[in-house]
Amino acid sequence: MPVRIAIFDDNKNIRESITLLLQTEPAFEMAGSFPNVLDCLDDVKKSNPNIVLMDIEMPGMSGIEAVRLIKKEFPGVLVLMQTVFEDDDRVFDSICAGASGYILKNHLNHKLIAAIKELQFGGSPMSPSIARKVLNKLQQLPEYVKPEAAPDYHLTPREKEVLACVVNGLSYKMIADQLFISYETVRTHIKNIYEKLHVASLAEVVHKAMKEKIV
Amino acid sequence: MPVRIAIFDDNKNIRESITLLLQTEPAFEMAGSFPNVLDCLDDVKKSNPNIVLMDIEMPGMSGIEAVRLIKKEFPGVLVLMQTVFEDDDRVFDSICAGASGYILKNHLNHKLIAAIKELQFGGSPMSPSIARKVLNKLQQLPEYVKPEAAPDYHLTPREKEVLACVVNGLSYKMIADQLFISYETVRTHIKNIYEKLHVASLAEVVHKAMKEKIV
DNA sequence: GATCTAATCCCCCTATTCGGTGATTGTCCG
DNA sequence: CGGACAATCACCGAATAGGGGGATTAGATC
Repeated sequence: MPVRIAIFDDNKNIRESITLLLQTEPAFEMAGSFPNVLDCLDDVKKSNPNIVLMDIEMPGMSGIEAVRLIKKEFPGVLVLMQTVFEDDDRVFDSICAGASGYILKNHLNHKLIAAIKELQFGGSPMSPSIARKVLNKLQQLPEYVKPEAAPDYHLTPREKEVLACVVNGLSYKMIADQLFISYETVRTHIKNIYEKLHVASLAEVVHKAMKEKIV
Repeated sequence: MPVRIAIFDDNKNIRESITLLLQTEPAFEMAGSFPNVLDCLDDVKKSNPNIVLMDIEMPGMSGIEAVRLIKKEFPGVLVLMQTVFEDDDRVFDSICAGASGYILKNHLNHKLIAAIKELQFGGSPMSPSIARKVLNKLQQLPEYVKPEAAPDYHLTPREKEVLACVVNGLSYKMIADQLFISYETVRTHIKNIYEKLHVASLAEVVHKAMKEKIV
């Protein structure tokens, strides 16, 4: 069964040249070709592609928003961004929106077929400079999202509930109401939490809990 | 000037075959070949490579730790991980440690030369399945590390300093000492911060500050 | 020169948190 | 059954945080 491919690009020449290019591969089948993303959900539904080629700069809605919508509605569709932009924000936004590949247009033609095949077989084709940016982004993430061997503080289920309340800024009294227990019990739990986390104030608890993503 | 390459791999056969392979390229020069990473900082210093090929499974210290050390001491050195592992944790750890590429050993030979060249020219070679994992990881990050238009609360420089102290769990008194101002001034700043962030307790401040990465 | 803002400081009073110590209940497990 | 532990509640006193008010100084802005 051939791979069905849909294109979103406002430039007619590009759409046509990509169509021609893809026709040289019998394994590919053009599912659709659209000049904007205003009806992208409908377009995808009707053309039923396996892979979507998405331009970023587009009249009306941005290609990035379109990716978000498409991935939400059709999680199985793979999206390959193709654009001239390589500023960090757009790259990162596209990926967060659900793109599975990102190639720059300047070396589009001689890479596109390989990229689609790579996508199809579980890869994520990226232009070299994009790949580097992506790795740099991961390296620059704040410590607390990186996989540190999150130490286990042996908090009991109830203590974790109390902790969650604390992190959300509730006072002892509010926590007591929330959990239908007395003020004193809340205090006991929090004392135990302090003990187990080796801290001594709400601020420290919130900090540690968020940093080590215990909550 | 040729690219200087150093190898860390505990398997002598692999080291030798890579050495042979790289010798076929005049643009490459072997800077060193080491069976373990116990003296990796010395090794790197003496062999002075542009690019390091790093195995993960190694006697003594893990290759990932070695990458961390090397990148810390020699930020300019590019590291290419080469391993049989592709579990999410090791991939992600390696990247966070500072690796600029990650290729699987099973298709090492026919990719290695291309990978090194890509690395050299600003790319980040990754085996397809690794690239996909990396993108998935980025997509799964919690909302608060994604680039939301972080609202500006118009905190003054001094207020930001105080906020940082608060987030780190310091009491008013400790903050006063730290910043060489009086307890009362700390209080004033914190009152203003409360006002600007629309909160009313340290716990809420810490939560909001961390969530919206104001600090 | 008048206005504005950041940064500093002070007082009063109340609310909340923190540390220590102790107790009861129920459940799970060997 | 006895021990371990989670979960509940209580009291005391000290420390800290929070809300309200008002004040001065030095710079920037106009």
